[in-house]
Amino acid sequence: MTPKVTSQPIGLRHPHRALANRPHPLQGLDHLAMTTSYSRGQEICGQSRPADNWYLVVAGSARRYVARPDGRRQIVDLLLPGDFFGCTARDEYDFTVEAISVGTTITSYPRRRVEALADSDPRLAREIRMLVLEAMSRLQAQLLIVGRVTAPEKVGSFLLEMAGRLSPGHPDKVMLPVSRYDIADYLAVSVETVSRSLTDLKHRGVIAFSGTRSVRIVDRDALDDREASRQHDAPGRSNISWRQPLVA
Amino acid sequence: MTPKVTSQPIGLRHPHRALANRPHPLQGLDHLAMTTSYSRGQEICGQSRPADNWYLVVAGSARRYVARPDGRRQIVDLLLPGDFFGCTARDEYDFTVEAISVGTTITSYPRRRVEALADSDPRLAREIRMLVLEAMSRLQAQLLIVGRVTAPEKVGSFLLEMAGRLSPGHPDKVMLPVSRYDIADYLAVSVETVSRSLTDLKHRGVIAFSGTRSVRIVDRDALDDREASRQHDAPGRSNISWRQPLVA
DNA sequence: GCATCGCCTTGACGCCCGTCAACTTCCCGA
DNA sequence: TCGGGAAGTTGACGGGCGTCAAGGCGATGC
Repeated sequence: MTPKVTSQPIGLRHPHRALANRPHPLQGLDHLAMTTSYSRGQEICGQSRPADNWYLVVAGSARRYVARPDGRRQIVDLLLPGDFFGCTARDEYDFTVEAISVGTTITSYPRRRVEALADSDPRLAREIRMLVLEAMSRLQAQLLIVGRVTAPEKVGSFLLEMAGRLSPGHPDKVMLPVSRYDIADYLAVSVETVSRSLTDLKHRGVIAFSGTRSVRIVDRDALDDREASRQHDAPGRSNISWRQPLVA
Repeated sequence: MTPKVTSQPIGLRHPHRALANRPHPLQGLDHLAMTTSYSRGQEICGQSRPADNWYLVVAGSARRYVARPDGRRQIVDLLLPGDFFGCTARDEYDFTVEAISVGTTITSYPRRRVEALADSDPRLAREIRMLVLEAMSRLQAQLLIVGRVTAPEKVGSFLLEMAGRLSPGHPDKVMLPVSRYDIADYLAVSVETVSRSLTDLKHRGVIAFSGTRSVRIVDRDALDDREASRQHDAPGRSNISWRQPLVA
């Protein structure tokens, strides 16, 4: 029931890939917060459990997913330092969150007390709203990635997304925090397809590897928005112009 | 530039499929709000335009989508009465919203003034947060639908989603507010596949039609969470149990 | 050192779905 | 009433991806 976490007091030494230089969100809530370190694969909060806490990733990475009845899982968010999760309209979580990296560090905030505090502190309420909006922005970005046509396109835009989120300074070098399996469940494709797409992109000189998880983006334009697999034919049905009723 | 809208004062006669009996959100903001009626296909707010307003659907329906550079469009939200949209972390919309039905009625709220008001009214701030969380919940539901494996599964879970949102009272009768093309762009599949999936479900006795857009759900379980296409074999790789590192 | 167990890759095969095309139906206005 | 265009359906065909299978890496532990 209660997860065996290495609970530890507030003072946190960000081990690696921590919040870096950006300002720590929810700064004023340290007296309510509890920061915990999780081991690889450990559950942080679970589907259909009371949604009593909000969470903020401090270091490491985590996956938010829902388990389907057929045994599949769909990852609905990849959580990196600074990312907020656990805030839901319902009173039960409709997802599970697990740590990915070893030493993933996450701060939890008791929902009721933070909500009460937000009712008297508009600045806090606004900050929470911003954090939720960022989570929504991540979700929409993922939907746009999953909604792509071919698998190499999905993988390519996934790499761009990760590059933008992980290292905004050096946007052409990505150290993937997740396995191929996680990528597959994030993109809703099979592991083999992820692997094949990556080697395909490598052979075409679009990306380069130094180790299985260290990717360098060589040809950013080829990964960019239009097709990442076919040569420059196949215009794709422009079903948008004529579909517009062109209302007066 | 400025859309030719049939602007009209506050007093709104909800023509059809209006907010019905549930309490009108953002009740206290009527003095700031402006309610407008849009015609079919008319743009309500546009991608890369300043995000100066928040919106609430009063009646009718609308599609929120992003246009891809290759001409495709990905619908990222279907908006029904009571749904909130336009609230973003950025200062520009990263999507377009168009009315679908004729006489779609939408209330707009000036962002700056509502934000300022929320800074002095915690109840309003909480209500806005709830509306944003509901929008996020819709987005996650869509991601789970799009992330499904086969096309009939996508179409089936789409029907269930629409049934749940449109008529919570009579959950087996759906009057689809959108065209097949909209469904296709919502599910990220082709129109032909949507059509084929629907006739497939019809022939298998899972759904029944009375008109192209009026669907009756006959066998709810067949549409429900597990596979909606194959017979009851094909367990699907249960890649979740063994993938768990089973941490100590 | 060696065994073991995840993680990752590659190959073969079959089927689902995207594409192109043609046709029907429906709706709305002239 | 009729005409035209959008919406919807159906068929044929080919390619991409899921599935099954086998094998290679790399880390961790005895």
